Amino acid sequence: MNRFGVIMDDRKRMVLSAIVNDYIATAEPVGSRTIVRKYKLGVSPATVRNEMADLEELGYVQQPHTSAGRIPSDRGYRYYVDYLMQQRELTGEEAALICKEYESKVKDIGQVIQRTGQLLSQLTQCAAMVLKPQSGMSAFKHIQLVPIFQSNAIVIVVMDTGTVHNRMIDLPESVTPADLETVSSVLNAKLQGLTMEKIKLVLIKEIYNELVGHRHFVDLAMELIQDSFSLKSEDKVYLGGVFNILNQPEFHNVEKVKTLLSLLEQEEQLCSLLAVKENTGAVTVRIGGEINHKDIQECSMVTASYQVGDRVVGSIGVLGPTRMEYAKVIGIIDFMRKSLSQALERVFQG
Amino acid sequence: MNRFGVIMDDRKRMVLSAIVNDYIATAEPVGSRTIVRKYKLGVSPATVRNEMADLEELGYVQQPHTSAGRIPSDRGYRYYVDYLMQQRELTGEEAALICKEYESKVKDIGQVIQRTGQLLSQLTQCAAMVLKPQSGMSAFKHIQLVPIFQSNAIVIVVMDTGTVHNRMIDLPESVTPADLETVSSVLNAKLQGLTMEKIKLVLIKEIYNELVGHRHFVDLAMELIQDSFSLKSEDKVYLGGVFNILNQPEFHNVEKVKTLLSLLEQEEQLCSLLAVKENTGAVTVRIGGEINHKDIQECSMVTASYQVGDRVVGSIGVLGPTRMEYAKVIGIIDFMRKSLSQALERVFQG
DNA sequence: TGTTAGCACTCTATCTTTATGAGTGCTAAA
DNA sequence: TTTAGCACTCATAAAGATAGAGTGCTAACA
Repeated sequence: MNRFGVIMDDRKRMVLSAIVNDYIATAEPVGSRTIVRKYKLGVSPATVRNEMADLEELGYVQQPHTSAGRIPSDRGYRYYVDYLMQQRELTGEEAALICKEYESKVKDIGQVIQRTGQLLSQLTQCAAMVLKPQSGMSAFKHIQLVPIFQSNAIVIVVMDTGTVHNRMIDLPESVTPADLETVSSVLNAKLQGLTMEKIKLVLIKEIYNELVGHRHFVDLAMELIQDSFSLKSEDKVYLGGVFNILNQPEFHNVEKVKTLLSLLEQEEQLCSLLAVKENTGAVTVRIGGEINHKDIQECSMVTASYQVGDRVVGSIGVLGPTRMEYAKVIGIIDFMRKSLSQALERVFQG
Repeated sequence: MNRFGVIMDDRKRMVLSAIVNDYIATAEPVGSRTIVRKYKLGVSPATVRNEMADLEELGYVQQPHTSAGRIPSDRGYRYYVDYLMQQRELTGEEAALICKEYESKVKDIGQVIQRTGQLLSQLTQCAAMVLKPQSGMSAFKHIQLVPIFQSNAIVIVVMDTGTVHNRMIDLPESVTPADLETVSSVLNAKLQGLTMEKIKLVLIKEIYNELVGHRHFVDLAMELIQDSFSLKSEDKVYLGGVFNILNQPEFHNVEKVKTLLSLLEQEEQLCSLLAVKENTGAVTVRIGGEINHKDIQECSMVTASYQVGDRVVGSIGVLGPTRMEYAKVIGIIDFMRKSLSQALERVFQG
């Protein structure tokens, strides 16, 4: 109840629901006549007008100008998503497409991520992003120092989530391939199966002692291992289907497209958009200003995390106009989140 | 000389040059008055009009409509690029920016590629693409089979250009980590330093004989090695700075933007755009229809290949409107091509 | 007290009309 | 060969006219 004494009731909820549904479908402000005609409330347009005035009072809808219909406000969408929207099962076609994608054997994590993103954007008609498995949660599996030329080598680090990192290092003149082999095997023996914290706190000294004389590039290797855990300077997220949202009338303004594109080209920004705070399995919906980013005030994001076993390792999400089909998108994200988790599970526990 | 007996002469060349320069700068059709005023030809507008009519006859310029100035045709740009344009040295600022980028030590090939692309798009104000070092030209360096769980492992292949490929494979129940070690070292010993052709033709049988009993996953490993050479299913090209070209008035039409974006999101398409036919070091300019792709009739591409030693391993390029600043862009591409080649050289020969 | 018909009013979007002016091609004179 | 002069074209912008969707308010009604 607000200061005018207006409170939400069932009919207002029906009207709000009608407004949101119709606006999502048509992208046009919704008038009282339309609501009565299409949604059969059994009352007159005048009554609906009164309700709409109340809904505006409550902050759920707004008028672009005096003689236009109403469009939902961010708050209206929020109410809709939380209370009004009815869940929508995937169509057989959608489900089939997803299942088919994940039934084939996983050859390469990167490829699974990419295909997931493509499918997601195709099904939701939004821009899709997929955060690759993050090493923060995974454990060290294997390290290998591969000599390339006299003076440099590649350090390869494999995590137990199947991700592989590599980087180039310089070698002191004196180092032989055999030395590299030694270092590789000591590191492997000592670090196997550990997470970053343990590596950091417990074992560094021990390794140092064992590898006296190779400290220089043990340092470099450790630096890489550390980077691997924090995923520095890597391709962390898949982004695709951006052109989909250009179909939406709200993006017929090139300035907006430009702002959006330059945002999406910055990987750190994508990461922060995808970073899921709560690790519950649930699907998260952020609407307009809730995203808390000035360049995408008129967009919503639907995100969810995926797991390997019981570890949350990454997340998937879509970005679309606030006027997106929430019911459909939420259903798809949830389904894909589960499918992706299962597929990865099968790889690692299978 | 064409069927009307009109031939190119110096004054026509000056007029054409003025039209192209002015149109590049303003994006507006260029009229006879403007040319006389800005480019001081020392003749009257009427004279210039006659010349322009001739240039139209020759197919170098065209009129958007009867009472507008002229704009260059693809053929006009071509003539400009081939004969009229004067080379433009990089500004100190540009050169400094590029040099600074490449003076720091290379840690990771992927990162160099990415920074190269970012710099390229920033300097040219076009969309930039960089084809990563292709393995077709490189030689096998190292393979490593890393067990992840009981039933699967990661095959890692390192090429002598410093690129690393990996993929997951299933293992038969019976295989032990020690077996993997054996296979790794046999493959390493046999394949070291060879290019694909040699591996294919000469050695497969030999390896089979040596690894009787492990044929199944030797097959898988060989498949990956093969894929590594052809770079299948991998992130082959960096793309960035697409938002830059939205500043150009020719892209104020959202339909065009959409067409372009959906093209650029397809990696195979990017590859075919970047694939350089002639491996000469020269910078290649393709204008409008010369690109031979219906979705980018109104764009030009400037590309060049880069090398490691004397092997061409990849290429860089930009995509912009046909109305791009060719002189500047060509200068930048050429400079960056050399800088990138040198930087990679330093890594591999240093 | 809640609902509805009626009506005047507002505002946008669209269409038409009307300048305006940049730029041309042609002709005839220099 | 060059140029001044002039009639002509066409896109763009501004101004006005019209239509229509939708509103809020008032008064009557159940």
